[in-house]
Amino acid sequence: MNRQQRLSSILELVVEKGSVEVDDASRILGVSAATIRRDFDVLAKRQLLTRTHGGAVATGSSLGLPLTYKVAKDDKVKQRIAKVAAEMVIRHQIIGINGGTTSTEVARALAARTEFAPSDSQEHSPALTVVTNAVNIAAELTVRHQIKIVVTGGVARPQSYELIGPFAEEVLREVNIDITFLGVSAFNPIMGAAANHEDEAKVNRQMVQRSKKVVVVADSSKFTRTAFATICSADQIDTIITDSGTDEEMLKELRRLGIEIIIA
Amino acid sequence: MNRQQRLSSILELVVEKGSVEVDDASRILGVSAATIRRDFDVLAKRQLLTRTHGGAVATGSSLGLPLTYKVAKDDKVKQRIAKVAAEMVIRHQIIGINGGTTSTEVARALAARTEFAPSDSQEHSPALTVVTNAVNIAAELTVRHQIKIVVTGGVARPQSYELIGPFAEEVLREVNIDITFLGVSAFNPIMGAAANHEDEAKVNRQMVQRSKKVVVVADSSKFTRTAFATICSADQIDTIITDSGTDEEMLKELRRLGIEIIIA
DNA sequence: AGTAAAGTGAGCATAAACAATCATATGCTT
DNA sequence: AAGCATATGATTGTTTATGCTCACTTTACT
Repeated sequence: MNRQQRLSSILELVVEKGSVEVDDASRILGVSAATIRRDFDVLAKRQLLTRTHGGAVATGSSLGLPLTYKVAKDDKVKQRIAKVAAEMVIRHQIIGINGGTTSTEVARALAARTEFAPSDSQEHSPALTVVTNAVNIAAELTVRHQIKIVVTGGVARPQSYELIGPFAEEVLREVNIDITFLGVSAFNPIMGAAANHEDEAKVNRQMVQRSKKVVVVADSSKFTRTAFATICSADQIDTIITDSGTDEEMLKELRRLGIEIIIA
Repeated sequence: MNRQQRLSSILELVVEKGSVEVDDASRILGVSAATIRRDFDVLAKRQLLTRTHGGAVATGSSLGLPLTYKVAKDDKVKQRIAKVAAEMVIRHQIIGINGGTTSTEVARALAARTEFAPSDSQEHSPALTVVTNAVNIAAELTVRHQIKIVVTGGVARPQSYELIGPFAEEVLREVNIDITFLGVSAFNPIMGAAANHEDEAKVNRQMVQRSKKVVVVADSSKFTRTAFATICSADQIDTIITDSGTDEEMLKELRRLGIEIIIA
């Protein structure tokens, strides 16, 4: 385990439990207390946590962690959410998908729907049309002949692979979507859906507006986070697909707003 | 195992496991630690991973990286052509690149131009802007922070990863390009440049029209082929970069048309 | 407040990793 | 085939990461 990994692990601990003791971290990570202190200092300097005597506590900014620190696990949860999402889709619909890890899983789950595969009888119209502003999704789905991929134009954001800016907005003005699967950085009843970057939020908002039905795909961690830029308010969302880890009060509140909740 | 393959393998390792130690990589790939360090440095400079002491960790962006980075079979000829093409580019230019294997090599060669890599002093304007209608190129270049990627919208063609149709044309109407590197299916003095599909040809044609200078990148086989749809006539081409296998008569003819010929 | 216990930072030692350099090998061009 | 450029591996002195000790500070409890 090298230093970077250790820093990530410490952040995970801190985010998960709210605070961590030097001794505990030392034991869990198998390094001396001195090292843990130095690690804490580094993270404190980056304002990712705050030092206390004997340990460290989470800061506000450690909630919306930069991707560098996010570990790519948790795939199981996202995949289950994605599978449920993909099952909502029926033949010949127009599907909108934005960027992000959860959305990417939805795209993969869609591609895996075998009943959309090209049949023996040459069918000319595609089984599915996917509109997306994520270049990684576009690149992955392009090889599936049964799906027509429409890519919004725009400038690519390295952090999320999403296309943003006026070109994306222009294209979106000209399409009509049946269902949009919206991946978000944060969601709650008051703030609605939010993304990490204002330009991303703007494009996502437009996708929502062009869509008959909007389905938010979000694992339970998204409901305790906050993110900088609002995509849209909660009442514009029809359905949320999430996992069982979400707080019951939160779900009640969301249902009161008329949002259908599906636990994947 | 040559260097390119080794770099790809390292990326695979790092993407899969999140991080890799110098020693492990050295053992796995059967080269010395010094070589692994040099490889890490190269990849770090391209921001495909982050160096640590003792190893390297995945960057945020490499987590979602569809392993398209996996090198397409070593096409030495195309790589040489691409390298020459990339050397024509100077800082802050707007570059157009269409789809196809040769074009993809040009994009990679551009990304490899280390002098465009981000310097210590944070520079805010990108070193380069690349306009492309190829989703594979967009996905590959998106992680390189020193390059601004503008993607035309459109419908993706599975065969070539190119975006076509009215959305692509709309976006292209609104950009101005300094140099377009045009990959073609066929080229000759009478027919000009040609592609395999009429919609592709149309988008490529528009890219040519929006560009101050047009450089065709084509190995010698392209000069003996024919292709269905014309992109543009030969006199709209400023420069051709090709290999030494091209017929002398053909080259003479092209020079007579005022086209600069570069043998890579 | 006084005292004990725990936590802390500084300095130091050690081992690992590193950058720089050079020599050799490999491969590509002419 | 010769010559040039590049890639690789070994060597060496330097840097970094870590753990340990020790003098000092903060916290907690009487």
